[in-house]
Parts: sequence; structure tokens; C-alpha cells
Amino acid sequence: MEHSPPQKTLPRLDESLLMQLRPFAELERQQIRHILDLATARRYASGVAIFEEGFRAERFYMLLDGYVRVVRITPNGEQITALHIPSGELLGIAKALGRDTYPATAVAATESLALSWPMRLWDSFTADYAGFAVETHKTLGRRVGEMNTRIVELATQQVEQRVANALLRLINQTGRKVETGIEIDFPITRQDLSEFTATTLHTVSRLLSSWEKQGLVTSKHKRITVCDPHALVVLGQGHA
Amino acid sequence: MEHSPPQKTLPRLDESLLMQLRPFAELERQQIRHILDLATARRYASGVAIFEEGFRAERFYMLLDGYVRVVRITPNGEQITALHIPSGELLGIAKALGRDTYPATAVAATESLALSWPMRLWDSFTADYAGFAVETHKTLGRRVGEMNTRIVELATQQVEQRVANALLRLINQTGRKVETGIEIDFPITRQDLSEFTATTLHTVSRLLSSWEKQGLVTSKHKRITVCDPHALVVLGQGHA
DNA sequence: GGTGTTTTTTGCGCTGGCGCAAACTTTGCC
DNA sequence: GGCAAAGTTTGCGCCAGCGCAAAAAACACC
Repeated sequence: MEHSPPQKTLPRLDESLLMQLRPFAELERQQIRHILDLATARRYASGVAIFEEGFRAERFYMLLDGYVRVVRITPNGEQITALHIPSGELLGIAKALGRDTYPATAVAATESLALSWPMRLWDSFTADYAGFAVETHKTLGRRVGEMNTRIVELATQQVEQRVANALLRLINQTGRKVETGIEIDFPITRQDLSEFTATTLHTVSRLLSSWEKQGLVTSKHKRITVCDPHALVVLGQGHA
Repeated sequence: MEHSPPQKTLPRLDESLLMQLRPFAELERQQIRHILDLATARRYASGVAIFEEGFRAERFYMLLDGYVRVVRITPNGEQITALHIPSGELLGIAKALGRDTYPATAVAATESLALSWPMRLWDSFTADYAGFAVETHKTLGRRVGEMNTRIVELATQQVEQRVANALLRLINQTGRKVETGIEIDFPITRQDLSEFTATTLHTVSRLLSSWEKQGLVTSKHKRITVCDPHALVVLGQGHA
């Protein structure tokens, strides 16, 4: 890892960065060049807020690398994670929700790299670039779907099922195959998992310990590997 | 109330129906006339599904009168209410989410009246009618916000707080002033409330009974009147 | 007015999972 | 290497709220 401080503009952004990403997939090379020239790139250290709930939505972002947690904070200071955003997705797209403030806080879950543009370019992006508007709608659709699922899970499932499903979702989104199974390829604490599943770190810890004894998962300080995904699916469905 | 059966087209739709509704507020009278001529009006009896989760999104709707519950059904057959939609709002706007199937089921909570248009007109609506696209985005934004709030509530609040907040939200959206307080002006059962707050009808019943004894609410078969909203606000915040 | 159905109330026992507390382990940093 | 900080494990007691059950009340329909 290089130790350079976060910088406003990285030396040279290559067109290939955006070409295979969905919102830009249909564009000409020169259009992408133009978009890149307008962009600001920045690295975010793990744990740093990219933008914060309630603040004026000045910019929108494309996450190039890393992983972002979208969190809300309750009046009592509890944090709950509403959504996970993997690299390759847009974020901070308040304009698409008809808002001029961010509806939630985005925190880098790992060291992350994102491009951003001033929000005033939003309308021209959606108007001028084929596929961009459609893709933002799809992104929105996915997120609404995810939120819906989460509501149903919170409303009807036991803690054990929720944690099992959360793990499955995480390995689906960011799983990396290793010899013993599939590892969630970013550091995640029991605390993080508990905020995502609306329980306590104690309960998560107990569950993981128990699963580890049964050989379903292995874990080692902020790293979790799922060895037997199918067993988790069963646990996640209902207590069969 | 007339007892005519649901009909495909009502005799005469007046421009004033749409004129004051947000998505159409900026339009000329003749544009509205044109939109109305393309519309199909239909009444939905209480409890009837307007559209169903997973089905091909053939039409989008404008709720003119009544009240709609957006529900999802779990694998185990439990119903949970994700959202309430008051009259004057668009619904079934799958296209705005980049989907071609409905993400949830919409059920008329009262006798309702809605206009609808074939989904193929969606793109021309957003392109041709000033303010329409912006307003759908705002609608989306409101709903995402509501879902977010619901997630946070489910994740952090006690049942008592959730029910109190649900009542408050309902009287805000559809409250009708009566002498003893504010009444929710559509029939709602303990069961409905429990599906909305992710608890059981028993618990809701117990809470309402207890509140009724304390004079916070009165209720009478499917009708609930909040007498002391402020006390409910206090209950809803935290157990202070 | 009577009968059947839907909605509501209430009691009672049980348990999932939270709160509290304390020890232990791993990592980062000087 | 040693110390501080962050993360994890585990035990124990408790209670909010669910499940079950049964009765009462309100209503709809004939």
C-alpha cells in the first residue's frame, strides 16, 4: 500500500475505468474522456464518511473500488446500516430522489476509491448520456428492493435467520473463494454485523461461535469465511 | 354511495381532477385533457388488489380517492405492510425503478378510485410533461425515506413505540378532526396495525386497551380516534 | 330478530435474546 | 518488546412480547 495522502486528482484516469461500468457502458470513448475530465477522484480511508445525512447534496459519486456502508443514526446515537454498496455502483444520487440533501450517511467500509461530480452536472448526465438514466433507475430499484427485503426480514424473522441471511448476502456480493470456503473480502466486525441485522454484538458473537463449532463458518479477527453456505441457507429460511 | 359495479370508464373526467395534483400541476388544460382521455378510471372495493407483486407491470396508477396499503407476503404467508399511500399519489411506477414487474402488492384499504395508464406511455409522460419526472422522483424519495424510517424503527424501537408512531403517522396522513380528537378516517383493524408494526394483533389490542384506559385514544370497531397526540409522541420517542 | 362471522379483549406461561459484567485475544503503535 | 486500544467470547439473570386459548362484543346478512 502506498502511503500518499488523499489527493484531489489522481494523475491519470483511464477510460477503461468507466467503460465496463453499467451506467457508462453505452458511451463513446470520447464521451467517457469528457466525463473523466470533469471528475474528481479521491481515496477514502476505512471508516471515513464520504457524505453525511442531512447535508446539502453537492456531489454524486461512482464507487470504483472498495465497499461502502449506508448508515442512519437514531436520536439515541445508535447506528443502523440500511444498505451495502459494492464497487461499480453510483451513490449519493439524491437528485434521483428529488432531494437536495443526502438521505443517509455513507461510510467507507474498506479503503475505497470513488469518482465524484458536482450535482449540477446531474441533469446533463441523465439527459445527454444514453443508458445513464435507465441505469440509475435500476440502481434505485435494486436498493428499494433490498430495503423492502430488509423490512420483511426485520418484521418476521428471528435473529438467527437474519444473521444467516446477512452473511449469505455478503458472500454473494463480495465473496472471494478461498480453500476452506467463501470469505467476505473486507474486514467486518461483530459490531458491524449486529448493526446490519439489528441485534447486539453479543448475540452475533454467540451465533458465530456456535456455527464455528458446527463447522459452518470460520472466523479470525474481522474476517469471516463461510464453509457451508447451504447449511446457512437452511438456517436462514426458517428454523427447520 | 352509488352501487354501480366497477366500470372501465367513468362518464366524464373533469380536468380539475388532475390540475391540483403535483405531477400534473404545471400542465396546460389541454394537456390534461389529453392525459385524461388516455386514462382508464376504476373503483376498487376495500380489500381488492390493484396489482400484485411479481406480475408484469402493465399499467401505472394515480390514486384519486381512497387509501392503499402496499404489502409484501412472506414465504410463510405472513403479510407485512411496507407502505401506506394516500390519495393524490402515483403508484405502480415500476418503470421509475427500472423494473418490468411490480415489486409489491397494492391493496385498497378503503373503497378507492384510481386512474391508470398503460406503462408504454410512461416514457412519453416523463419526456413530454413538465414536472412529471421531477414529481415522480420526489414521490420515490418520500417512499425511500419512509422505508428507511421504518427500517430504523423496526431495528431499534420497542413495540409500544412503533405502534404509537404508526398511529401518529396515520393521523398525520389521513387524520380527520372530530370533537374528541383526531380520527383515522378509514377502517383499520388491530390486525392491520399489527401487520404495519410487525407485531401481533394481541399485543396491539393490549396496548390500545391500556391507552384507552389512560384516555389517550378511543376506539370503536375498526375506528380509532387519538385524543391526546402529544402523549403518543412522548411514548413514541423513547420510554421517557 | 336470529344466526353466523369477524373483530376484540384478556389471562397465563414460556422463551429468545438483550443487558450487564468480566475475561481474554488480537492488533496497532511507540 | 511492551503497552494501549480494539475486538471477541462467555456466563447469568431478566423481561418484553409472543403463542395459545377462550370468551365476549360488534357487525352483516337473511
